[in-house]
Amino acid sequence: MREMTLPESGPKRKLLDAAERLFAERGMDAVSIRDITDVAKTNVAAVNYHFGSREALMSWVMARVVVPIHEERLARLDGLERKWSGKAVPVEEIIDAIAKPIVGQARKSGLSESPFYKLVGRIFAQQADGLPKEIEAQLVYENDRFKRAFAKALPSVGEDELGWRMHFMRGGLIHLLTHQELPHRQARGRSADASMDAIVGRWVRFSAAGLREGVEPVTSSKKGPQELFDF
Amino acid sequence: MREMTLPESGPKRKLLDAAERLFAERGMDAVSIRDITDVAKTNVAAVNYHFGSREALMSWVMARVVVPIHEERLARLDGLERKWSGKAVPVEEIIDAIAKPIVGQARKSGLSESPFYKLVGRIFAQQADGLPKEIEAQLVYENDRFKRAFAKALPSVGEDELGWRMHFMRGGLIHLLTHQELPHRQARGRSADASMDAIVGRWVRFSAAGLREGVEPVTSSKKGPQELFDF
DNA sequence: GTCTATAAAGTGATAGAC
DNA sequence: GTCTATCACTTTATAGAC
Repeated sequence: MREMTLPESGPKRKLLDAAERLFAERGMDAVSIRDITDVAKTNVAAVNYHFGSREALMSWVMARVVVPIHEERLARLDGLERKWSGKAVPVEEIIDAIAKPIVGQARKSGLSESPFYKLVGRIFAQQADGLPKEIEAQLVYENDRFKRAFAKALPSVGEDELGWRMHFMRGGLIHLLTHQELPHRQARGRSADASMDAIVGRWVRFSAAGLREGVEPVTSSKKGPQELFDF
Repeated sequence: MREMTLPESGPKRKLLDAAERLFAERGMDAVSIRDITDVAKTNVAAVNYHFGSREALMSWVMARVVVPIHEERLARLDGLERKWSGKAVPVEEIIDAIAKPIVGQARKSGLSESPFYKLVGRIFAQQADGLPKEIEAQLVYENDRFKRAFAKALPSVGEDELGWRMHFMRGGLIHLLTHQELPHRQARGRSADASMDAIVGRWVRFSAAGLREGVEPVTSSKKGPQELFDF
C-alpha cells in the first residue's frame, strides 16, 4: 500500500472531511470555500493557508477517495492472477475486482452510502480530470492492467473493440453510482434486493455479457478459428 | 411532430443559439449570462427580458436539443412495431432506435459534432433535471414505450432486472457521448472506423448482449446477427 | 423592445494583526 | 498557525432612461 501523506487529525483533516461531505452532497462546482470553512469550523483563510487554493483542496479530496479504491482493485487483480496462476481470469471475476472495492470503501467512508457513491461516480465521470498528475498516472496504469486481463480472457476481441467495450462498461457503472435512485423509483417495493451489492451484481453480469459479445462459449476445447471482425 | 413555440429568428433565437453553443463547449455551469449576451450580441438584460432567468433559458436550450431526438425515437419505434406487426422487435433494432436519432440530429445541428454530443450527453446524464415539466413527462413516456418493447423481446427478463439493464445501457451511451475522445486516444491511428456511426454500432451490440444476458438463444429458425448490422 | 447603470450578493485569495 | 478585514471581481437580476 502506497502511503499518502494525509493528516490523521488537525485542521487539514477537518477541511478535507468537510469538503468531501459537501462535494458529495452538492457536487464539486456548488461548494464555496466559505461553505467548507463553515462546516470545518475554521476561518476562511484556512483553505488557502493549508492547501494553497480551492482547486488543490479538491484534488486532495478526490485523491483520498480514489486512491484506496485504486489500490484495492490492483490488490484484487493481483490475487486473481495468482489464483488462476497464469491462465486467463474469468471475465466476471475481473469485473468484480473493479466494482467491489467501491462498495467496500463506501462502508469504510464516513459518508452515508448514497452521497459517497455520487462523489465516486462524479470523480470517475470526469475521468480523473483535476487529480494530481501522479495519481492520474496510477489510474492509467490500473486501466492498462485490467485491459490486459480482459484481453487474455477474450483473445478474439480486438484491442480497439475491447477499449470501447470497457468504456461502455465504465459508463454503466458511473451512471449507476450517480443515479442509483432512478430505477429504484420505478420498482416501487417490488425489488427483490435493493442493496448496492445486488445492484452491482446485476451490473457485473450485464457488463460481462457485453464484453463477451460475439465470443463463442468454450464448450470443451478450443473451437475452430473464429476470426471475428471487430469493426 | 409536436410543434414547439420556438422562434425562427430574432433575439430570442440568437440567445438560444449562443447559449446552446456555449453550454456545449463549456458545460452548463460554466456559462454566465454575460458570456451568452456577448456571443449573441445583445445587451445583458436581454436574457431576463426574453426568458425571465438564466435557468429558464437553460430549460429552453435543453428542450430544443432533446425534443427532436425524442420525437425521432418514438417515430422509429412506431415504425419498427408496424414493420414487425405485433411480433417482438429484435433487441438490436430497438436499441438502434434509441441511438440513431442522436447521430441524425447531430448532423442537423448548427454545432460541430463533438460539442453537440457532449451537450446531449450532459442533458441525458442529469436525467431531464431542469427540463420543463411537460417535456420531462414526454421522456418518461418514451422510456416506458422502449421498456415495453424490450420486455416483449425479452420476456424471460424480469421487470426490475430490465429496468437496471436499461439503466446500465443508458450509462454507456452517456459516457460515450460525453467522453468520446478517451478510447480514441488509446487507439492511435489503428482504429478501423472512428465515425460516430461505427462507435454507436459497437455500443448497440454491447448493449444488446448485456440486455440478453442469460436469455436462451432462439435456435428454431435462422439465428445469428447477420441481417442486423445496418450501421 | 433595447439599453445602460446599478443593486445586492457571492466568489477566491491575501495582507497584516495577533 | 489562526483570524479578521478587505480587495478585486464576478454573478443574476432589475430599475428606469430612451
